[in-house]
Amino acid sequence: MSDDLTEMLAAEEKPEEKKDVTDLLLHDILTGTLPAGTWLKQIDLERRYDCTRPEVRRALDRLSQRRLVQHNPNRGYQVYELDDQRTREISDIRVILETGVADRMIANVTPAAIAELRGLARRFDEMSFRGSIMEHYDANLAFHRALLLLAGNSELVDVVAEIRQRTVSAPVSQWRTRARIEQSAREHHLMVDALEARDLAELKRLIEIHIRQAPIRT
Amino acid sequence: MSDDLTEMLAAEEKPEEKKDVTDLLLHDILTGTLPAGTWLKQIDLERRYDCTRPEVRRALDRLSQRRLVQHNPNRGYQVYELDDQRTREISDIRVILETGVADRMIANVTPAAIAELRGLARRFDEMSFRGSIMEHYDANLAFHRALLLLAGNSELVDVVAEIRQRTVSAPVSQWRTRARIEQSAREHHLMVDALEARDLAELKRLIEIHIRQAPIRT
DNA sequence: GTAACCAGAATTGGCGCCAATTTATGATAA
DNA sequence: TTATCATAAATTGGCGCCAATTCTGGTTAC
Repeated sequence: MSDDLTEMLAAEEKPEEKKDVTDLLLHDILTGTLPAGTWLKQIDLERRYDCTRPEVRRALDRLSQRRLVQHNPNRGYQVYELDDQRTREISDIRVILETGVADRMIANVTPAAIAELRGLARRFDEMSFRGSIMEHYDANLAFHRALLLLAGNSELVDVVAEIRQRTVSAPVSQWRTRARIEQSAREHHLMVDALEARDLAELKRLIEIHIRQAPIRT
Repeated sequence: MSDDLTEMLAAEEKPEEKKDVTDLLLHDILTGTLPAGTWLKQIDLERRYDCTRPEVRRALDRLSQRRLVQHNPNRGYQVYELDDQRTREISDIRVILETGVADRMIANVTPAAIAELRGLARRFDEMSFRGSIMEHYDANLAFHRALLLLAGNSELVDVVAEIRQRTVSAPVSQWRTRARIEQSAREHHLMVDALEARDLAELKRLIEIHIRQAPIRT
């Protein structure tokens, strides 16, 4: 009975589950599928991601090192719940870093970069209407990544990406309000405008309000 | 704020050496006992730290996540070797962050804080003469930690500490020149002076040259 | 009726074994 | 003598088992 059908099914199923468990878990935390405070039982994760126990533990250990999940010895792991003060502190760090390199962004900007950023900003707009939460999140990430790359410091891009991940538990839920999403989208375009006009003060101002608006309040 | 440094330094001496393997390995990388490029064979580490295989692997995984060791799949781990460009990028990040909060340091500074910083700066001086490499390193860390704490952003302290750790491979060798050490020690005192005088421009200037001179970490 | 306690179930976490892969060694042929 | 290949040794990395701890539910004592 080993015909073509079984072969095809086997061929189709395999390439799917080749992802790292850490990324999958991170994904579910970022999208809010696993809300803050949720207990992450190893058996549940094992079944959810169809993986082995050691893989689950490695993922939990990695994310606890990144402060994304909290480890309670002999009791378990749970999605990290961050207080207002810490979110404000992290926002402050992002503001300092991103406004701190605004001058370099302007110095290094090219017409090609402007075009790319406009495309990414439009992609974010598009994902606001028809796109999953994760696609939306990715579009936002891609825009800010491209923006930061202009500073010419690739290490900075990684650091900011890492820091940003520390605050995603809360803001994702805040993103559900369409008004705020559209506001963010507008600011993206305004930032590109300021960049094109080489208006440093305006760019800094936009970056600051863009970062601060999201993480504060519900 | 008047908690003294004797308390900090006399911190922990455990009757049984039950230290985490990750910290031990980190320690040896930071002090230069394991130079950049060294292959970290699991069996060697197992014997060196008298621990089990899973403990070694967890430590290696954690440090590779922090970019302190490089993981070559199916080949092994080795102490990360960083190029000049990356060290410069990391220094840039530190300069932006630490000068970016200089105004807050001045705003929050108190006589007690000044006294504590002077004590820590003096302790660094002392360790320059009679102290192991690690004690010296710790004294430096304690000073900068206390300095950053003045900004009132505890998350920032962690971030900077983490970033600083990414550059430790090279600087240890650079520290061997006594001239540079003494220069760093002088700058510590000068920074406290600027802080006390609430001279923002001077403080920023000192922080920048202090970070860049090393040119890694000081 | 309530609180403390104890036994059973469930969960976490340490540990060692073994397969897969890579590196080293030595033999053979050009 | 040198290059190539096959075989052996060493190393990495995946996986499951079982002890230690914690949680749950029911029972007993006050």
